[in-house]
Amino acid sequence: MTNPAAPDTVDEFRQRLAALGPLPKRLQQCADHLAGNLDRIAVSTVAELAAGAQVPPSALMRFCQIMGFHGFSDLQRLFRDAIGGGLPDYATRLRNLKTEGADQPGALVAEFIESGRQSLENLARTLDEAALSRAVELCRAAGTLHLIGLRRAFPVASYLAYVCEKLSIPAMLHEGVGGLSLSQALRPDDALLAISFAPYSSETLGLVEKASALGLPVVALTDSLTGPLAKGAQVVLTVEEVDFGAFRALSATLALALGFAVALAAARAT
Amino acid sequence: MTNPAAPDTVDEFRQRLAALGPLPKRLQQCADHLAGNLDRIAVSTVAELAAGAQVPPSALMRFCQIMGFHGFSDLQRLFRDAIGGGLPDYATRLRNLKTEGADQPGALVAEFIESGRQSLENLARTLDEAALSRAVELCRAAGTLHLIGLRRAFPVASYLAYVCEKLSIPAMLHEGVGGLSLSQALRPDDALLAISFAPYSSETLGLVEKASALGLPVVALTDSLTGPLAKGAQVVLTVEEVDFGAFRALSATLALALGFAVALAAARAT
DNA sequence: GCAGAAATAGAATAAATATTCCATCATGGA
DNA sequence: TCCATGATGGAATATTTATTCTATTTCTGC
Repeated sequence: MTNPAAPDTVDEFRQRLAALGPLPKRLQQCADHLAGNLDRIAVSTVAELAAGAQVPPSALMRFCQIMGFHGFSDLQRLFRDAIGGGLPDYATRLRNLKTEGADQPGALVAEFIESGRQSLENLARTLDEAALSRAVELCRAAGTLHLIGLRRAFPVASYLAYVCEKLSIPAMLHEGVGGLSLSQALRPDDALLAISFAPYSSETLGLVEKASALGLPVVALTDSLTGPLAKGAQVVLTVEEVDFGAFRALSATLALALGFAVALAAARAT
Repeated sequence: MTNPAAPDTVDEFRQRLAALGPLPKRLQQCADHLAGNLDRIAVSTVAELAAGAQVPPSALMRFCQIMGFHGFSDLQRLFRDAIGGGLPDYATRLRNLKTEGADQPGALVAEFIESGRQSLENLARTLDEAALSRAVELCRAAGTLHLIGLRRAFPVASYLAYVCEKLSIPAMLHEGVGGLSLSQALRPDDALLAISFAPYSSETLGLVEKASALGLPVVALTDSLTGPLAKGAQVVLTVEEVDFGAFRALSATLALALGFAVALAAARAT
């Protein structure tokens, strides 16, 4: 056979789809429609999908074979096996909450739930494991881990301080009580974890600069690889939160921060 | 026919399942297995589900009919239509992250992502809208909204303070800087939002008691309807976070708190 | 425009899956 | 103990669904 073996994960299938060369008209329609309806493949019949792509069923069959599958059933098995989470009753309940009155408190909570979930899924997709490992490595030997995060990043920083305490990681939270900057507390063998999102707070940027000048390892937890916080940092961890209204639920940022802290504790223990 | 009409949402199906009277053995097995595998109904065949429930296919068919459906296909349509979000590639990626080494930082983040997501789904399922509305109503007329949450609840309280500021809700965060209690700041027309989880911090309980004695409205955000925090509160909002290791991602708590704050701002604006 | 190759549609067939039916087995009340 | 009622399992059937095949059409290079 001239075709490469069939993909055996959904991810691989997606990539293969994207990397597909130019195709005859009908097969292209198949590719486009499948790519746009990945979540329905598991629960549709050949006839339904073919109708959606506006091709006859036989065209879809040919497409499956071109992709390396034996037939449609073969492809479908991939997607059926991948269905696990996302319990449908949760989706239903969420829809109910949302639609029963846009200004009801329940509807607002539903929106934040949804944006939190999307943020978490984004993080799962885009997490840069290499950067995370480097960040842990970098802070592993630090005497004290300095934490800074102000305004909306403050909850994250303060939770990290709590977690570090529990994990016996020497940490210091720069919270700016009384306007004190405490930047003198940075010692030569320390490290800094700075958390900030656009618009970046000047105090945070200032502390990063200072730590950088002293040659300390700096890890940034921020929303952009190119933002000002990324400049002074050795390692940048990015996380993209989905907003609802003017606010974000911080779910993904907290998950990443927690994972970092626990990994750091594990690294220090060995 | 003696059966009530078939459920036409997944939620309704769940409720009907739970409310089912005593059943003959095989039918009970069907009910149990379906209840425990809701997420596989959409992608399984009669034979597969029957095997899982350890009954012959015909027993499952009878069960479908007892539930008011014409047949299994009828029931399955319900679940197939309900599948939407939860793109499978997210699930795949998450699985990859988790399995590639339990002590890798990426795997830890994946665990926190997963527990965050479960917490959010729990919240969607169990949110008590009536209580939430009462909470908003209760705090609507308050002069100042007092916020307290210490230790691991502190990030939530501090984020609420930030959000209230942005929403022009007069709020005061009791953070205990310098060991001051500030309980004298409670004025007759104020309200208190207290956040605490087991083991409850005594400072929080103390402030609740004081506010209660003064006759102020008290809203509790906690993990149990029967815990000590629920005692002194007029309204109790419960949220159950899924732990990973000793820590929780706070996703659900934050989503609920944010929803409350925005709803409160909306109520005050009218 | 013509031969050859590739692509296509739709009907024919094969496979899988759901559904019904009935003979058998259990259960509870006279 | 026997009958009546209801439950059960499995084989037979009906239906849906996937897959293949082939005649026809559409491209491509010459």
